[in-house]
Amino acid sequence: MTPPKSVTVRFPDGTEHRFAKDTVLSEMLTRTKPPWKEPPVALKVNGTVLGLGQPLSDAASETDPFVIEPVFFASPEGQEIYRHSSAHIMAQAVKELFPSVKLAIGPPIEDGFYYDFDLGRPFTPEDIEKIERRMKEIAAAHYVFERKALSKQNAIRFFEEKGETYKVELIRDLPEDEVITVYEQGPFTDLCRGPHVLSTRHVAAFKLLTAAGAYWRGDERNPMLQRIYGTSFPTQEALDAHLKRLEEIKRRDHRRLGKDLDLYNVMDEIGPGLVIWHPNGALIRKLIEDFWREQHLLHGYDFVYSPHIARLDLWKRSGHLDFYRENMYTPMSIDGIDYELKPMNCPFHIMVYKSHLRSYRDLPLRYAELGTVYRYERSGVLHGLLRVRGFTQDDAHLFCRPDQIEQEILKVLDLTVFTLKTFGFDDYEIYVSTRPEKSVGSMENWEHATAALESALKTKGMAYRIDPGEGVFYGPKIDLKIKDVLGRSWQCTTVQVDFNLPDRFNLSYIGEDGKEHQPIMIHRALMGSIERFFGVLIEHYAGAFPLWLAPVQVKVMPITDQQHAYADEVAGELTRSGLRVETDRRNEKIGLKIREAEKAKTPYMVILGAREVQRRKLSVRKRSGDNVGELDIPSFIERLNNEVVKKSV
RNA sequence: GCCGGCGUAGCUCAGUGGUAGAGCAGCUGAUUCGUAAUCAGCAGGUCGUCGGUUCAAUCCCGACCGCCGGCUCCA
Repeated sequence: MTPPKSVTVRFPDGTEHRFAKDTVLSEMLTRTKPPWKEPPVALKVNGTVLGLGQPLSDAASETDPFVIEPVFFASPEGQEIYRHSSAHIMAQAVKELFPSVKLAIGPPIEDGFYYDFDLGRPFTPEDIEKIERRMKEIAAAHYVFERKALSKQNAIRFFEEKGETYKVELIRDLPEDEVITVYEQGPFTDLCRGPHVLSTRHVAAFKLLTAAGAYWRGDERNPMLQRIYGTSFPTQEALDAHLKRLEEIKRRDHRRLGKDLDLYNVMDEIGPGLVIWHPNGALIRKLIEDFWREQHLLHGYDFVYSPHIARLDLWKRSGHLDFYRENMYTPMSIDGIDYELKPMNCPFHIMVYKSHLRSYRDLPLRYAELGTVYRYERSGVLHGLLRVRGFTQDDAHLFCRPDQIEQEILKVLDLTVFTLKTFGFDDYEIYVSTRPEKSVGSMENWEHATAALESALKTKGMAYRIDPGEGVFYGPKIDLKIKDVLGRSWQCTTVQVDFNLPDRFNLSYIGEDGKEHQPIMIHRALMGSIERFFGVLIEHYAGAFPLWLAPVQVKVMPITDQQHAYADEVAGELTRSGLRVETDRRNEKIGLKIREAEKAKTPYMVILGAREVQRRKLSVRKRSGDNVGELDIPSFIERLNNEVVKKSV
């Protein structure tokens, strides 16, 4: 046997060492002691991420010297490995406690991991506790994650013998010549590509969070498995910080804040997914809508209004009945004719277009409407304001000539960025969805329109990702997603080119050449749905709406009833200057009044005692707790009006 | 829609096979007070709905409705 070749290894600090190629990475680290503040989760060897239990020779490529980079927990790769190992520990615990369980998959996810099990019954909260306790024992047992390679045949046989039918199904889907790897940790073996941490003891702090049903491979025709979610961190402190963040997320939940701040309600008596806006929420909505209208007038839109129902024939012609049926409600019969609740506004806007003969000189036409639509959503997906059955789109339809597409998209992007920025959203993801398999419209049209979308984004310097084949059947689109505090992405803005409706409704304009041409139609919504946008806004601001949106902007608080006359005078002046003011005339201590104004997240509190009356001043306190100090009435009004005009976030 | 958990006063929640409690909010009274809770009293509930078991159900069982966490889909 020839002795294993040795290689030169270079660390990030430039130091080089020689090692036999079969040296295991952990041993290499013990011998070289690199000056890292924390131990790495894994190492990158010539760019390949390897577990510390693997030898240098597992690197996918060889360079001279071998280049080593540490993979720390802080990196996405490090977290993936760490959480993946955590999932394996959970699987071992479950397998030991419930030997009949079948294992499905257990990947790391953002902020944690899960594992799907087929147990034949759900896990109870007590089960979860037991599993977590067992996991602690497994971690303490210091089982080493050992990597083994098997041929596909052997791997199938191995898991068949164990009765792990899901694993067998997974392996069968792998390519024929693929080398299958499994990881052994003590008595437990799992199919896994790896890599893993060195041993179970390296997973220091973890917590199981929830159990939920999940279909095998996410397909509802498949069996329902039991999923357990958990998370893990290298230290207890980091785990605690994460759990604290989860609490914070709960605190910002728009459903809780919606109730606390009396913004809106969804009531059993009215129906699921149907929102009533209470005065506070309605006022904020009105302000948002005012802003929207003002901006649309400035940007060359025309406003239109349309009814909530229309003849079924209209929806047949638009194609919604064919392509959108599962989201539409049952038609109602009126005087023997079927009518349908609208799931979209577009057919109405098209009818406005069709009400006249159009010249190329008329284009582009931009019809905008805050149009309320109704869509059937399965009961399980309804979620506060973020997913409802009746909602108002800030909808608009642009009709333009093919050569105007790009210019129109540019204008839409400008308005979008301005709108989102006004509400403090600077962070979003942009997707361009291209032609799906099943589509209408010529290839040429698709290419032209897709190029126009991309070119507009490039002109604006907006980074985007391509979602290949994810376009709607009728045209390419740009979607813009904002992230809420939970890290969930919500699609708000959407800009969609439509080759279908102009065709179905036989839209035309008379061109320069005196002949009929078909206009391009673009659907667009900036906030998407007012309900959803409002929900995201509540969480985004944690209920503390900026001054221009706050339902009550100033709370005037006399300390005793000796100051009531002055308080009324102050409140009157503020109100006349256009501010939304309330006076707390209750016979309560100032501490309580402040506490309640804080809870209501009122931006400014004006405190009036004998001192202020005497000096004709205001003591101003912000909801942040900042004491602004004494101001006279005109300078306070000026200060607030400035803030309102600027729409400061 | 599917899997699981939950549904008790306006809100947050406790509780029991013998028809229910707390805190906050509300009402009444006292207190006139300086930057996140003054004190006392009163009132408030067909225990989600319907059915079953039982001498007796808010509690046990079933169905339905809704909410919450997921699966899938979208604004």
